[in-house]
Amino acid sequence: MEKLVLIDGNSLLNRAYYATPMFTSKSGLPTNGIFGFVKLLLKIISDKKPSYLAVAFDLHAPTFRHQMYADYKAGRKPMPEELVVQVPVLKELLSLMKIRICELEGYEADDIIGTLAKRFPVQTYIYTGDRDAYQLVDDTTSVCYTRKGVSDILELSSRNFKEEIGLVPEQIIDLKSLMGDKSDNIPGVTGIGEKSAYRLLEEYGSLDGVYDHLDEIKGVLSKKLSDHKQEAYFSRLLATIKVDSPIQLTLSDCVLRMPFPHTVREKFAELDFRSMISLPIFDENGQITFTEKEAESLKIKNIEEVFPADMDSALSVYESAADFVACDWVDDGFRFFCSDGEDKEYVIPIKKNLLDVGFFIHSVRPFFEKLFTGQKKIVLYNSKEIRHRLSELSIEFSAPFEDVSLMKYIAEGTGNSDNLDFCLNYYSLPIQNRAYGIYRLYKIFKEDLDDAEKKLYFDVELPLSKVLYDMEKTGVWVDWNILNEFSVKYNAELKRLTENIYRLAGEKFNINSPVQLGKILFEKLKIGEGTQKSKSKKNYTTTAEVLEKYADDYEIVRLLLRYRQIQKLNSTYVEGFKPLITEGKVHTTYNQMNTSTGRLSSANPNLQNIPVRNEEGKELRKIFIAGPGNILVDADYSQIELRLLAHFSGCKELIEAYREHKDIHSITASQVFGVPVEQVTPQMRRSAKAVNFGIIYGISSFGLGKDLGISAKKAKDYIDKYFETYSDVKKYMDENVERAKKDGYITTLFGRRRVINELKSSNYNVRSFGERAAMNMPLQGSSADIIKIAMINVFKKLTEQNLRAKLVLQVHDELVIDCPEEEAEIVSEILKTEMENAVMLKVPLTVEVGCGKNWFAAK
DNA sequence: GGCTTCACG
DNA sequence: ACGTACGTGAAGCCG
Repeated sequence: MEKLVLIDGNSLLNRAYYATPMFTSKSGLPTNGIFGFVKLLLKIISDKKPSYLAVAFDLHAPTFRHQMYADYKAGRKPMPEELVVQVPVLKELLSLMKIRICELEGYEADDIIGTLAKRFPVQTYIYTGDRDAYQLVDDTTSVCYTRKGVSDILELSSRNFKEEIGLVPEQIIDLKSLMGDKSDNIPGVTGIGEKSAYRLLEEYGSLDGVYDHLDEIKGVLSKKLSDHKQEAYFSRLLATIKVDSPIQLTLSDCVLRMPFPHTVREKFAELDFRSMISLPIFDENGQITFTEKEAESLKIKNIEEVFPADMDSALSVYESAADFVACDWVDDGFRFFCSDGEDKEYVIPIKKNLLDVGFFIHSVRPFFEKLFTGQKKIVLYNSKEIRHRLSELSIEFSAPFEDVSLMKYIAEGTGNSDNLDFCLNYYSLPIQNRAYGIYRLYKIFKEDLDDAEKKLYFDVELPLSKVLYDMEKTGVWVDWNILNEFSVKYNAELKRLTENIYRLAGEKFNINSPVQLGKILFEKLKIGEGTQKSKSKKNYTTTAEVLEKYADDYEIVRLLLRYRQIQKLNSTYVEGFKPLITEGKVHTTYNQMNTSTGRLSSANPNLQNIPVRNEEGKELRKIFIAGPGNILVDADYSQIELRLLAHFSGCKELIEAYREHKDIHSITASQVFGVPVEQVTPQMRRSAKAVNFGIIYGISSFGLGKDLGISAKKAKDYIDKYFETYSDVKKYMDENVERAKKDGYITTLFGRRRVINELKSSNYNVRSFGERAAMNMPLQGSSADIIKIAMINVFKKLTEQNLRAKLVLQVHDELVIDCPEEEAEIVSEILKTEMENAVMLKVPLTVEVGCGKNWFAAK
């Protein structure tokens, strides 16, 4: 029998959007919804092989049914902007596919679908994420409901409906009339939920049946039903899908033509759906057609899973492989795929019932410990993590390796850190064949690296991943006694502050709640004038910046500021740390691939934001100590980003100032304020320093003014004067923006790329953000490149010289080493030398080194 | 899970 | 006239 597929376009696009992580095409268009939709569409075609297919969309206009809807639609969350822009593109794509789009003014997609399903005498499958459609199931109509995003589809036909749902399709409308539907704002009968509704329908068959026998129903239930009879019947109206929409359409209008025209492939290319370009679903010299290849083609390749009988057989496979082997390690075991093209993925299970863990270790150890690997590389996805897991089994991963996740990070330049599952899904690779998937991704991303990026990948990111692994594994010693002292001290003060704040407020409330606090301060106590609402316009802003304005006049505000400070220190750095301490140490995780600029980030705990700017917070650094008999050596770059600015811009004044080791902020102050250096006041120097920072961030007069507490107009004067003096800097910044706009990306000293789609935005604010990012990236990113190189070189030196010193921390422009006291001198020397000479610039890079028993003393 | 606030470079 | 510095992560609240 011929098949017809009807798709609820709005519903499935919505599902696809939320089920697919956010991404955009190269041109900056969000495409995740379209991508998910097309994947699903192809799956549907492959599964059902329909002769006819149509996609219905809502087209709203005030008509009877929708006027009633209007109320609740208003309360519904609007489609996010990122999805709205995808709708026309999806429709365009469907047109190119010659797929019939059905829209009718004043009708929702489900009305059209209901009508078509009843109209055509063929086997019909309705795909939707809306349970309302259940009512359409009959002998020739099935509803395929997408559960959990879009991955899991529940197919309901007249055969299995009763079994799955417990009712007959006709009862669905009545079910909703009784229990309502919160997501669809169908009111139903207040107080009747799923349970009662089912029971009533089982007993009386229908809504009418229920009301016909109202006298038989007892007590509260009866009252609820009679009180809300109107709502029940109104709900029934709302829940009923129309099956008589006046849509002009015949079955022959819906013929599905496969393969697709080549224009579809071009559109895929434009949308950056690279995985779909290679699918044999396009009309190319008429040779490959979808119908011939069918489902198999969508899988790209069938990979056979092989469980080697013993380790020897696994090894022989491996030894016969070509130049590399891709592998992954998941819960079920160790999976590998050899590059010789045999379509087999080998699995060595780790589950205890299949193979003893000890034997597992014995088996896979040779892979990683280079015992027979020769020059064959092991290709992984996130090698640092696997290195840790191997280490837990006492396996030292010393074989040559590559890492697809790092390759992707460099190739994409977005700072998106996606897991393997996401990548496999994105490139339409079977999620189970993980090793094979890594092999394919390796091929894909390798193509994307240009020469500079290859160097960055091979010479920087790959070796760095091992350094970071070592730092994480080593960990930093913490002093429990000191930590507890802080804990006691902070908790005592918080208690005192809390009591006094309650007293001054005249009531108890949650001080940690900005909403409650705002009400107390600005409504009850009437502090300040007017209402300073936060961005979302819902709450009062209670930031320290705002509170400080009232600190002089109100004791409660002073106490609050103090409370906030101590609460922050205590919750984040004292209490927050405690659960992360194991055997006297904390082991942070450095994320190597989730910043757009190339910086690292640190988490669990974040050791890159330990207080230092104010004296009291700084004391917390006494918690971080050197190991027994050791000392911490701390080294940080002096003004590395400003030096990079001097280098890149070629600005003579800046270069000269740095070459002569002058105080750059005083020089800037002198030039901007037009006074001799000797006459620069601390005030002027402070302003100049803020200007210099502003330049690095892609300056705006508003931002600078805010930072300095002066008017934007005055700030603009500073900026103008600065650019007048340092015209090369101005020129350099303009060139950055211009180039970024032309190329769509901007690069660092070592060719690290950052894609900046915001520059294409028609929104001024978004575009301005892109411009500032374009100005900042070469400075922040190059600085990141440089310290990464320094880390690799320092690590190498320490290893070569058999020192026991260990790198333990990186804080963007700062490195900390934990070493025996007797190594302190040589380690200081190594740090200084390797950091200062990581790269040659037109200006010297200088590094300041300090030592101490704890981080506070070392800095 | 999003928002607010605040810690760092 | 608009709303803004660049890059992160964590805690706590709230719906």
